Amino acid sequence: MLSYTEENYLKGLLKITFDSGIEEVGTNELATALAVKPATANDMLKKLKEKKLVDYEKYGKITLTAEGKKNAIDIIRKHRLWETFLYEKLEFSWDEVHEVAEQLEHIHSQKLIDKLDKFLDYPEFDPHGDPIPNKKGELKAQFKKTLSDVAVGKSCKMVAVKDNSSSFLQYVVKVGLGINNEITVLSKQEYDAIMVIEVNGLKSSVSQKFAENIFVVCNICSVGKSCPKVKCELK
Amino acid sequence: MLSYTEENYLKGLLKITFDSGIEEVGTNELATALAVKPATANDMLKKLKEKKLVDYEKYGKITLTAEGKKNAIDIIRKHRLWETFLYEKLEFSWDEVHEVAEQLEHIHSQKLIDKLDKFLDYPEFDPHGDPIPNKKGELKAQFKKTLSDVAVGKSCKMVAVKDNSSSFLQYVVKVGLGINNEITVLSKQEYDAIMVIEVNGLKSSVSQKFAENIFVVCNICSVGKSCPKVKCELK
DNA sequence: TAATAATGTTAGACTACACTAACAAATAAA
DNA sequence: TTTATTTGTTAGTGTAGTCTAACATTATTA
Repeated sequence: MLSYTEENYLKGLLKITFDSGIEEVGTNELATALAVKPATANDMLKKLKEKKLVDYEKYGKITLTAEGKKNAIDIIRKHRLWETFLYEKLEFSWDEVHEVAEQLEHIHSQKLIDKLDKFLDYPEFDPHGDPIPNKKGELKAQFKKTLSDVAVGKSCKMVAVKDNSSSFLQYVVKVGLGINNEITVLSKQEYDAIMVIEVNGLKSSVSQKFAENIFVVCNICSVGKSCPKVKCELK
Repeated sequence: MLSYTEENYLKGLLKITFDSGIEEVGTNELATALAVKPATANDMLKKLKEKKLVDYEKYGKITLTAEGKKNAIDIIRKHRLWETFLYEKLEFSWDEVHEVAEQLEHIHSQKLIDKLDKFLDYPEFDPHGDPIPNKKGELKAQFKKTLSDVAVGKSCKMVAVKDNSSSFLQYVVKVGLGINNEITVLSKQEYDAIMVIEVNGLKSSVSQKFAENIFVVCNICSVGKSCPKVKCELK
């Protein structure tokens, strides 16, 4: 059985891959993601390699083995199911669920997670719009663009967030945003890419950094990657 | 904030008090309850004393301070609420809930436990019949007798169990017993106190040890301590 | 009450996970 | 292509929680 800490390292590796799209991860990158020093991450890497959960050679890049990835996906599955539970059943707000789910994801009980899944009626997406892996580890791929990809004058629909920090999520709420809300891009500064957006009649100025953390899909066809329709709202 | 382990020691102390009715606990007793060696418990005791969670002098007895007791009750509250959740909402069986609740009780979030309490509609007893402390730490006192106190020919009603081990609970289920079931004591061996009981028409022979772990109340008046009624079913 | 048993304590060691400081390798820049 | 910067590694330390072995104290009982 994996320790709390080992689970967090595996999850961290998979999350970096999800966010960057790149399978190979560096030691510093991993250390930053876990808020530990590189030396600490290095130690753990040796341990995970010993357990055949990661592939990794000295001064090389880190990748998850099939076994490591299976474990990591399982933790993400638990995390997202718990987030859904907190949001749907216990009336937590959207920006509060992450922190508690960080703890709940480490509860060891296959039966618990199966029953929770059933209780929630096998949800496919969590309250942040991220896909929940099913029991086999499969997840609905989302071809995501971010708000920063949307052209001036166009509209889109928010489907997820990239950043899960509560400071970011509270900002999202402040701007009047939530899952499935429509966003219209009113203008965009050439110089620093600050954009003015409108959500349910509320206008706000947001930074590039903010815009890059909001995943959106085309408002008309709901495709996020490269909308095939002529009238696609995304650039 | 208390560590996982510190919480378990505090809970252990309170549980011993609940089970024995005696406030003063010994080092060996505590060590046994936590499945660690006395030397280990001794180390932790020093730490808990340092944190003013227990009163304890060298070679003396251990008692919880007000602060320590508050924490311990809070953990028991969480444990029993989670057990109730697992049983009522996730359809866990009666004998499966304890093990998972042992993990869930250590999740740190006041909001979570408040919302869970509300979700379950402020239950007063868990699936084993044990009282759930409310937010203020108050709990409904149960004046319990055990099955071993019931005289031959008399009936009683099971209200709780003392032992929460899954081997015991599975045995309870096997005998056909559950909360609020009526038990009739058909006979009792003089020599070793083995008794034959009947539950819903099913007759079984049970040991003294078993009988001492089944809490019961009078079948007529539902009082467990010393029933005032003349016709009391308990001896 | 003196011997024996039970209970409790100390000392020293081990593992997991974290750190700092110093060094090594790989990559980017001049 | 040499230097500077970034990235990664090693060595040595610290803390939490556990252990065993040896010893001290208290309780029991012969």
